[in-house]
Parts: sequence; structure tokens; C-alpha cells
Amino acid sequence: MTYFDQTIHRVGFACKYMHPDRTLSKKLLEDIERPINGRTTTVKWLSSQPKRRAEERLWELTKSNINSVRLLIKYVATLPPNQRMVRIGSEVMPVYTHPDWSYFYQQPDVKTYCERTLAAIGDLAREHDVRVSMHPGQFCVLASDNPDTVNNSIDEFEYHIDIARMMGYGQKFMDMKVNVHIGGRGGPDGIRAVLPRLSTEARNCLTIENDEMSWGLDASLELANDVALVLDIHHHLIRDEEYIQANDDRFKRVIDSWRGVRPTIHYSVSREDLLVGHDPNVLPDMKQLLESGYKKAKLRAHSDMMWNHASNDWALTFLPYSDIMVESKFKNLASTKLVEHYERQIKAAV
DNA sequence: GAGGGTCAAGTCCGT
DNA sequence: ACGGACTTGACCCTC
Repeated sequence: MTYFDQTIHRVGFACKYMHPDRTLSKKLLEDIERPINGRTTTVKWLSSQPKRRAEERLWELTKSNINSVRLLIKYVATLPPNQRMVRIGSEVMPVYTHPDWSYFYQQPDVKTYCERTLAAIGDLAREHDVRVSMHPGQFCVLASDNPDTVNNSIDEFEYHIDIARMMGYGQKFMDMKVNVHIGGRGGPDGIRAVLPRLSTEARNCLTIENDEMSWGLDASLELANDVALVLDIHHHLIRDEEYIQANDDRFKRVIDSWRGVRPTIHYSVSREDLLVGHDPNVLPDMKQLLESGYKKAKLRAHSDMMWNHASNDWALTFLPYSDIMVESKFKNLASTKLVEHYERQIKAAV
């Protein structure tokens, strides 16, 4: 087992808190979890309401969601230093980029409220050394071949950057990562073309992640001199059917793209209910699974927990070089259990 | 209170 | 060409 520094090597989770005691009633769990997790609405519902009522709703959601970010970071701050990393969900300010509703957030009282509260939350994160990030969703396609989609995607990306900026991030290269996939048919050139149109803060935060279907690691490596790269080791496994190694030259180039800042990689594993009966001590063999009829579309879906020890051992070989964002359905429960399992292994080995 | 229908946006795969 | 998956629930509404 390799050297392990509690204060440097982080494992985090994404967007949502789950209470550890799952034996509690559904209602009680909801009461506990609800304030910590984001809520949202739909354009359709908002536009069906009188303007006044819709605005009230947006106010309520915005206040609730900003407070939920605060509570989430407060929770992460109670974790050991090696688990102080979390992704903030995108629903903080619902419909922020929708043409009918973006005005709402430009109103001075709303804007001031968001700036003031998010600044304090950024301070809280820095005070407790919580590493934060964001990840715009599937509709943010900066490299689309449709100019309208690119325009909308820039707005959507800059929305995330507004949050980062209000929290006090974006001033230095990669003080916060806001991660997207290449996504569109424009590929790496499409991403490069859009860079001059982004704010300085956006360029400081943008990371590009390799996709599990279309644009893989080789494509994102073309951007190594332009942006920081996020290696998703499971995506690479799905797409290229390869367990990339931590000493691989391609990973070295990923590390270099962060220009001295400690990178983050993404790690997930195929669903446990898809690979029923699979030995948790054996690495899933992609080629074999595909030959026996499993589809990539199914294999890409995230598991509840990090159930495969062999896969975890592989993922954790990256930890000396980068933080690991665990992507799983059971969120903090999966990442915490993974860390605790790893630490027990280290203790046993000493 | 439970259950069913619905939701801004893009892209890919399979038929 | 088109539907469904991905994401992926969460929410509203009706009963």
C-alpha cells in the first residue's frame, strides 16, 4: 500500500447528501435530507402561474437552494480532511438562463442576496478546506455544430461561473473546477473555438472530461495545452475497453494540463444489479461482458455503492497523483465507505 | 398520503 | 426518421 496523506489525498461525492441510517422511515429520511439537497421547478409550471406567484416560488427555491449548499458544505466540513471534496448541484438558481426568467436574477434585491450568501458559503468552504466543483448537465454542449446551441451552452456555462464567482472562485487557474464533456460534433476544435468567448473566470474553471461514447481520452488530450483535463477512468473503460494505469503517459499529460494544481479524476463502476453474481474481487472484463451480450449503454450506468474491490484498488492507485470524485447513486455513503475500506487496508498492511 | 404524469435544453444508439 | 436512454429524480396534481 502506498504512502497516504490524510490532508492531501481527497475522495469526494457529487451533489446530494444521503443520511447513513437507511433503516429510518422514508418520511424521516426525507425530513433530514431535504434541507441539504437542491430543489427545482419547471418552466411549464412557472409560466402557468401568475407572475407574482412564479416569482415567489423562484425566491423560495433560490433561498432554500443556497442554504442547502451551505448545509452540504457544512456537512462535508465535518468529514475527515481526506473526504472534504464535493460537487455542487446545478439547480441553485432554477431557470437562470431561460429567456423568460433570467430577468428574475438580475433584480437588485435578488442579485444582492445571492452574492452576499454565496460569498459567505465560499468563505466557509475555504475555511474548512472543502474542495468544491460543479458540472453543467447534458444540455451544455460548448462544441455543438449548431451555433444556437453553442450560444445557449455558453450562457449555461457562465451561469455556473456566476455561482463560482459569487463564491469567490475563478480568480486563479483551477481554484474550482466546472467540468463539461466535449459532447458536440465540433469536437476539440469546437471547444478551442469557444474559449475566446468565455469570461476569464470561466477559462480558469473549465475542465474537459473524456466521454464514454463519443469523444474519448485521445480527443480530450488534444486540448491538454488549452484547458485542464478530467480523466474519467470508468468512461475510458467503457469506451476504449481499457483499464488505464496511473503510470500511463496519457495520465501524465492529464496531470500536466492542471499546471501544478492537484488534478481530480472521476471514478464510477457499472451497476451491481446489472452484474449480479459478479465476483467483487475480480475486475469486470469489458471485452468479455460485451461479448456475452451486455450493452455499453447499460454498463455506463452508475452503481449504488462501490461494490467492486478490485476496481476500487485500481482506482485508488491514482490517489497519490489526483483527487477522486466518486460518482455513485448512494453519494456520500459510497465515497465514505470506499475511504474507510481503503484506510482499514492500509492499517492492516502496516 | 399515494400514485401517476410531466419536465428548457443535446446527442447518441438501435431499429 | 424516430423513440428511448442517458441523466434521474422531483415536482405537481388528482384521487
